[in-house]
Amino acid sequence: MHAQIAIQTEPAHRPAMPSRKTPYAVDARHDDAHTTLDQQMQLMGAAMSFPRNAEIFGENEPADYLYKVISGGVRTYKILSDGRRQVGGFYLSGDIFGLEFTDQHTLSAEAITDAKVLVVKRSSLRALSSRNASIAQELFALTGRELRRVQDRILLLVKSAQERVASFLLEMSERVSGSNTIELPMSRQDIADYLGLTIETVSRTLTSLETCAAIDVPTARRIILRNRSALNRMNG
Amino acid sequence: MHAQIAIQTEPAHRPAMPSRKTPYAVDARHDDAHTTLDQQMQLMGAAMSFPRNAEIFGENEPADYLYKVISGGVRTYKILSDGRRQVGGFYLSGDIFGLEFTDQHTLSAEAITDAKVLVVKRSSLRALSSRNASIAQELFALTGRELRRVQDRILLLVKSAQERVASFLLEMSERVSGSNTIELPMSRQDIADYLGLTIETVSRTLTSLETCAAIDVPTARRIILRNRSALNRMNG
DNA sequence: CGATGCGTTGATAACTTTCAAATTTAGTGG
DNA sequence: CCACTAAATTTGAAAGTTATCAACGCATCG
Repeated sequence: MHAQIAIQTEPAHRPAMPSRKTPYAVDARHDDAHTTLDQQMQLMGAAMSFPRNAEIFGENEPADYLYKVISGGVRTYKILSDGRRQVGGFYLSGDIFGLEFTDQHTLSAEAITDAKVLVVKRSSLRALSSRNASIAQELFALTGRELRRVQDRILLLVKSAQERVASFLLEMSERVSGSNTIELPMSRQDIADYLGLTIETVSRTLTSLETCAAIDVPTARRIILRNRSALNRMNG
Repeated sequence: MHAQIAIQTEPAHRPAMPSRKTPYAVDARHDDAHTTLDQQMQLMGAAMSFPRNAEIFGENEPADYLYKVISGGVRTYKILSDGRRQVGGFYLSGDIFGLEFTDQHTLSAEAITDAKVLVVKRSSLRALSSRNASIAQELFALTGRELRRVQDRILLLVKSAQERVASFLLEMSERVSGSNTIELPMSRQDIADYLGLTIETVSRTLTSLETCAAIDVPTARRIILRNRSALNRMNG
């Protein structure tokens, strides 16, 4: 589909990248014992830009890197044998993706909007975590959180379309805004493939939630939560 | 439902437990640097017996232990707010369960048959893995495998009833037998709650698979795979 | 302005659940 | 060991939910 890739790599050796979160980075590189995984990734990684729909990595490619979203959004997905696409997850600013436990990626990843991504060699992280227990601990915790996230999604996938959409909106509300207005970075098709529904069902469900005054949908990509407790009740 | 618990604890300090897999255990306790997680668990753990349907741990209880199935089967599950039960997974002989990344269990666990379970204090494992990198590595890999298992289940849950049941049978075939005859340790209700279906749908699907000569169901708990490639095709 | 992509809406079909009942299996006590 | 009761499984009919197919509206972009 959108196989075209456009990558601009910034210099990889401690680049003067747009580092928003590393006030201690300079100190840290002299003694990495007390830095966070986050800081280390900024030091070791290279920032890359991907246009909307560009592939970041493909299923079955070697999994040599770990990724962190700097800005924009990313989806991971898998194409099933019947041609359907299952979205594994959405990753937004600050999220880490590409965690794998095999040499090959089991999912593909694409930018859902123009995105900047920090790319870190897995081997560097392995080396670092072997001499820094707290970094190893952070990586372990990260995996644990990912596991939890996936388990929660299983609970979601056995529910009705309305429950799935309601859960999705509440999840996105937490992740992309503190407020009740959600600016969705992804298309209806992305949402449908994430929730295991069709775009028609997603669309109809949103309309019905709007009809029962739980939400407003002023434009397709903007959703306002009007009645969180109603959504929470649907959530189960 | 089956809240009754009956536990018989064997002596916890290096018990002469029915250790099938620790030929090197005696050597190992003098130098744990080259032992496996498996061996260490046998050394540090206590074997406990649970009758069918007994609770092993409950949701929201402190997660102080890690568990390994010695014999029999275990299910983890969660009761949803609408009363339905979602089975998180089945654990059979040799499988490790109870992996959590919070202080509290997020799932409950019950024996699906009379079961023997090796119980190991999480704090002991933490201590061990902090001084033994290869054990830490094993624990990490274990988590990774669990993550993969859960991700695969997401792919399963978006498919049709027939695909889910076919996948389930193939999975069980790999896990409980090398042959084509599967002796299911769990009930139809367990299967239904695992696959996100009703028992009626599971039953009907099995009947239809039998009708189309993909399987035989001589008794409810015994299933014979007659046509693996057909099942694999459904699998997607 | 027409093409194109995305989202919504409608009608119908397919699938799964629900409710009810029949049938088989398992467990218990005589 | 058999009979009986309870539990589990299967089957049937009807209802409910979601998918599919088709058409329409609405933006954006050349």
